[in-house]
Amino acid sequence: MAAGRESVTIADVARRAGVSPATVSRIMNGRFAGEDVVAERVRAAADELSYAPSPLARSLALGRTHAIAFVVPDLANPAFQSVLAGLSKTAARDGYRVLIADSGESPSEEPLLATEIRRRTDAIVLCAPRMPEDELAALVERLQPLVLINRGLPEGSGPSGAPSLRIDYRTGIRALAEHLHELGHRHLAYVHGPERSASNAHRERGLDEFARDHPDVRIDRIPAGAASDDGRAAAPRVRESGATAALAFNDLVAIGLIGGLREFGLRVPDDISVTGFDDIPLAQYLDPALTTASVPHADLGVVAWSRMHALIRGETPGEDVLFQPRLELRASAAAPRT
Amino acid sequence: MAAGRESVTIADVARRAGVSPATVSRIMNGRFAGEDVVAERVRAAADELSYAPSPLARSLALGRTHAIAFVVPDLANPAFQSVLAGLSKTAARDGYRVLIADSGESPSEEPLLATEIRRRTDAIVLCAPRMPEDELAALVERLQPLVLINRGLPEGSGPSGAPSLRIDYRTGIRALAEHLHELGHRHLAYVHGPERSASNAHRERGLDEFARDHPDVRIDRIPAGAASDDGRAAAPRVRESGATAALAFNDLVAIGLIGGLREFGLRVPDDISVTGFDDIPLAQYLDPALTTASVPHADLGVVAWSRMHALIRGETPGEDVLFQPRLELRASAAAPRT
DNA sequence: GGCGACCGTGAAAGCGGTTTCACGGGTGAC
DNA sequence: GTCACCCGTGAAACCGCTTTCACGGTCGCC
Repeated sequence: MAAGRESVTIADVARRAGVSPATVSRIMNGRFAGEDVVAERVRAAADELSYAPSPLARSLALGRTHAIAFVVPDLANPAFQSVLAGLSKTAARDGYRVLIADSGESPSEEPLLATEIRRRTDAIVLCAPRMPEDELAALVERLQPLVLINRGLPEGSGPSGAPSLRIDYRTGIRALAEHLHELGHRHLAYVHGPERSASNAHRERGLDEFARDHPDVRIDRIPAGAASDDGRAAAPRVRESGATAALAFNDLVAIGLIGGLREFGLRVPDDISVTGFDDIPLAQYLDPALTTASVPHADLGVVAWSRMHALIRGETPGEDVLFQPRLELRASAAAPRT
Repeated sequence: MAAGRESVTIADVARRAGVSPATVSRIMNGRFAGEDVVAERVRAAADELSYAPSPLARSLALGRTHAIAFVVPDLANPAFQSVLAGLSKTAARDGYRVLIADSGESPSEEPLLATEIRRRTDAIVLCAPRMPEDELAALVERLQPLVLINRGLPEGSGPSGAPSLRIDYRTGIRALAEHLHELGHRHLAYVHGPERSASNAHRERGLDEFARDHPDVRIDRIPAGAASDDGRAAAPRVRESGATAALAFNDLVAIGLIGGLREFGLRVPDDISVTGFDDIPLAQYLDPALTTASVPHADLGVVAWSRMHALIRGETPGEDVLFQPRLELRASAAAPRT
């Protein structure tokens, strides 16, 4: 009744139905042009043996795996989790699965990691904020089809470049800074992300623009990272800076920072305002609710798949997208004490 | 210099090094017993061609993929994301990747989904709270090696059963109820999870025990689900019930519920206390900070991999674990108004 | 010096599918 | 009645790697 320990192969089905493996293959794949009787017989045989083709063997023969790779710097970050959820759900709808790789602990091995995982899949969604531009360009060259998240390629990288989905961190953080300025803050602290992070660089640029427009404002830059622990660790320096408001690299950092400040007896926003970035799912429920720039991460995943799917089918993918964050003004940023 | 469009195969390396593919294979896999000169020559050839073995072909020949499957009901739930993060990181350390499947929208197809994805991998971590027991048993039989999350098998399912890692929801929710009782609440509402969810059943059992010990307490059961929207939707009924405290199925539901109650002008915990379950990463930062039962989800993922790894190597996995939640008493639960 | 054991290596047979190609039989046209 | 064509089918090659098995050569031992 049930299949034995050894899995049942196409040859078993063929034998039972009295046809060749080739015919079985054709029938299973809809490329069959013969009599219906035969097809029925084969299907019956397959059912009786509860046959299912080996995805591995198919992949090898076909040259496609129906799987895509997703490389992220930190899977523990809710922002990436949302992207993943969106990506995975939509890809599944088209019969594709997602193989994940967290490059977190070894940025230097990211190219190897990506290369390795790419070979197991048909395509790759790459999220590598800290990768040097030249390495990135090399990967884009070698690993296609490829979709970039939050990274662009230098101008003139040719038409063969990868679709790129980015978030306008520059404009987003600038808007946050403007908001703080309007609230009356004149001394800000930027608790920045990982060194060499491209998305951090974009934020810095946004702040530079803001600074140019507002010479009266002082901005201190305080090193941190991308996780909440980094934010917490930065609390002392933020406090020492004397800033009345802190722009955190992202929501996680903001949360850690708020926690850290609280340990000094500082209250947000009474004593100091704090803003985040991302609008992770729980940001609105935090204490205090976090003022942040909202990014539709799940949509990012969905669009990533749509681009990917087009690429895989050899169609031209849609245009690059620069997602515009939406300001979410909540309780964590308020007017400075007078 | 660079490889051509077509990928370089083991045969190319063999030809260049003047040996047979068999020898190349042996050298690449450390099964080589010949002269060092030959090995060096082969390695050099491989480098020059920048050869990397096809994982697909290896998998087919070897019968193992170095990938494991992870099936979850909802990837958007931070609790599962934490499990995934723990699982993925530790598995990666041993050279294994994780292929994910979100069964969310179609619980009825879960067995098919699991079967399909299992065939692409060496093993499967299954998290299927809503799967009927008989289907689950059938899967455990067919899909080994397999590790179960939050599901057990009936007694006497034999020594060949799968390792099972569970959370003691029963004790956890009972402790939460006791806590509310001590605070003075005598009318509780349980905002329950998905019908047929095994982990919900465990919670119900815990509450039954609690009810037996405290005949003076009334517990209303209010249907909801597992996501925050479900919690929000349950708010009216919770309010109508007149309960002074609500035990939510999990943190997500609790968060939604708190939001929903707030829309009615009810304040937590002043007007009504609310508890969650899971202690998702941000629970402590919420407004109000959520009283909940803390579950080490990332550890769950880590242990899942350790069991899995043992299983894959044919060793006997460690014992089943029943993780004990730790009560996190925070602001969302307080004494009822007198 | 001859025989057996041993060792490094390659040819070839898988792994389980897909696909090309050729073959044989049936049909339609002249 | 013959010839050409078409169509359904199977044999075999192939995807790229691993591994068994056999072969030829060395070495050791009596």
